[in-house]
Amino acid sequence: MRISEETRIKVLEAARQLDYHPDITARRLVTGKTGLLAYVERQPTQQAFADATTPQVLRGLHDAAVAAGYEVLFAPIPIEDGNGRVERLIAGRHVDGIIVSGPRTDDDEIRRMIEAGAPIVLQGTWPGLTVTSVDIDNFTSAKIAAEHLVSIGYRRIGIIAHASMAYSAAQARHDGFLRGLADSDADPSTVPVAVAGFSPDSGAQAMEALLRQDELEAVFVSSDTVAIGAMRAARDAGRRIPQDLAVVGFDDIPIAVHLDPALTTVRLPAYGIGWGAAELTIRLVQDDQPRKSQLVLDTELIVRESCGALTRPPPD
Amino acid sequence: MRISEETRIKVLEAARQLDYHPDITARRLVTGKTGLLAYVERQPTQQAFADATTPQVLRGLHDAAVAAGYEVLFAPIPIEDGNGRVERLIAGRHVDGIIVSGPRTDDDEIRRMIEAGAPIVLQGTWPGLTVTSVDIDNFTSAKIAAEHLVSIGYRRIGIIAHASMAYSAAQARHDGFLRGLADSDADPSTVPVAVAGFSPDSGAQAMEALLRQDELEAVFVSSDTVAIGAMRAARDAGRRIPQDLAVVGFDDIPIAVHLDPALTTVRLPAYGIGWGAAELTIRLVQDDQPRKSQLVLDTELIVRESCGALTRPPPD
DNA sequence: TACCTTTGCTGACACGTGTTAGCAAGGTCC
DNA sequence: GGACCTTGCTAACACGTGTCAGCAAAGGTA
Repeated sequence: MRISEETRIKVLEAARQLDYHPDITARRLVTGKTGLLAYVERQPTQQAFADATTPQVLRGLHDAAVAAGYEVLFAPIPIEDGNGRVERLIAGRHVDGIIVSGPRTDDDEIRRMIEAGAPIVLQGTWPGLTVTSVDIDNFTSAKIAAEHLVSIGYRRIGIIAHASMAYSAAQARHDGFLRGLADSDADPSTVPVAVAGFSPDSGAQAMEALLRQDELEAVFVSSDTVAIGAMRAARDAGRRIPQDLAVVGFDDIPIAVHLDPALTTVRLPAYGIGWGAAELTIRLVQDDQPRKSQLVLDTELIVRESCGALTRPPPD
Repeated sequence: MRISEETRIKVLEAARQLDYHPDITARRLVTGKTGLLAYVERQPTQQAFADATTPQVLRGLHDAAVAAGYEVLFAPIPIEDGNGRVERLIAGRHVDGIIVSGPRTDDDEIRRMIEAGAPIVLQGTWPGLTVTSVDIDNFTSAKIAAEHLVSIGYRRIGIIAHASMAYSAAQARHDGFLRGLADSDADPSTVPVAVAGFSPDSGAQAMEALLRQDELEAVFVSSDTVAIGAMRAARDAGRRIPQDLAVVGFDDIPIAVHLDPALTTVRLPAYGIGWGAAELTIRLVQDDQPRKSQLVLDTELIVRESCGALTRPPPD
């Protein structure tokens, strides 16, 4: 469209005098685009409280969305509340695309939408389903954590899974850790495993169960939040960390560095996961021929005090 | 409107067959209501990361909004990024109302909007400005914390303010705590005060400064997040908590109970603050004659291990 | 001068819904 | 039987924008 400079200035001046602001709703109606992305949490509210990485994910998501001219709808919709609320977000044109946090393989609503080709990006993985997703390599990250503990010299090592193996991340971290041990001289089949349920309290119970059962030197807890409870239980049982029991966590939540002892853990790039999820979603929405793609972000082992690597003499 | 039962069923059946879903955008255009509330964070992103209560506030906000038929837009818009982005949320009809978290008295954009009568609810307080808001009684809550420490028997007590006194909550907690001491035989004018800046690291520095300066028995830290760093610094200085130094925090963030020692603190009803903020905003939006109201929620002193009340013998 | 192109602006239309006036059919009352 | 009401449905309009055809004026070419 061609507009003379003179007219352009006159129009802008008039707009200012009349305090004119374009109505986003009318614009949406005619363009057919909302410019909105929904961040959908499928966990129960109580469980979402325990997830200390969500704020960073959400901000990464928001910043990437804003950079591309989008806004973010915050939509924690637990599976139980379901009744098609997620489907209605798309069908009713509330948003252009959806990011799903904490997907579960028994989530029929999300599965239906993915199979119908809805613009959905998963934060996580859905084994057996082709879908656009953002995730880390849980298997390899946990494997590296295992190798670290082995390299320090520990042999009697246990695992506290932060959640049921129905959660693909819990399964992958468990499997990866075992693989890391297998490459050493440890026997994976004898590694004691306790399963927790996202919360610190569940971590404490899992640790109690492990300590009752075995004489361990080190424990891998596949979530920092769960590890906090586990460490507490270990101390209550009279174990000093890391002298009597080494602990390695996963996620690197903001306070991990401030715990006593500071927690050795695998850093999850939460902000980057959010940013990547937004970018993939926007690409999915804007491309004429969207291809399903998987983004895998790097993790990093953050060695602090709880694993004992800084204080324990190297193995003989 | 009167519709016969027969027609109603036929229409619903046809809607199902055609997979009809009402278009929310068209509905918004004609009604002039968006059914959206914006949660606006004014803190810098980095600082927002340190705030462990936001997730609960956000979920309380969301749940109340959904209960009233609204949705929530997540809009962290730091003051620096400003340039009218918040004003445009209302002027461009993105949302019906706004909840502002972390308001600052030097925030000209928000001040303009409030004075213009925009539908804004503050999470917090703005001294000297009549505005609808949700908050706790920071003064009285801190006063109760002081009285608790005094009742245990401590006399040499310091304060770590979690933020600059430019933040009204930091000022109120400081003042309230001093008042609580004044009612005892302590001399408020000699109470050492260090000022931190939201983060655990700033709390550690503040604690180091206090310990260098005085022989203290107890410290009140006006935020749990800051207290985590402060406790770490105290331990690094060789002080056992609570035997050598008692600590009381503020907020009761989710992990406060899992710290070692478990943190005695003032419980901030984060979920309720979010819920109340949404309700006030919706009332502001829907009422023809909206009156500015202030909602003040109750706090509760949660006594755990870090104050020593459970282990220290009562004062003689 | 006749014709074509370029520039710059105007007006009509469409998006999908909520609202409301209007209308036909049937019933009631005196 | 006529006036009036009730019931149940239909059709027109408005919300505020983006798009695009159309048109007038100016400029260029033969």
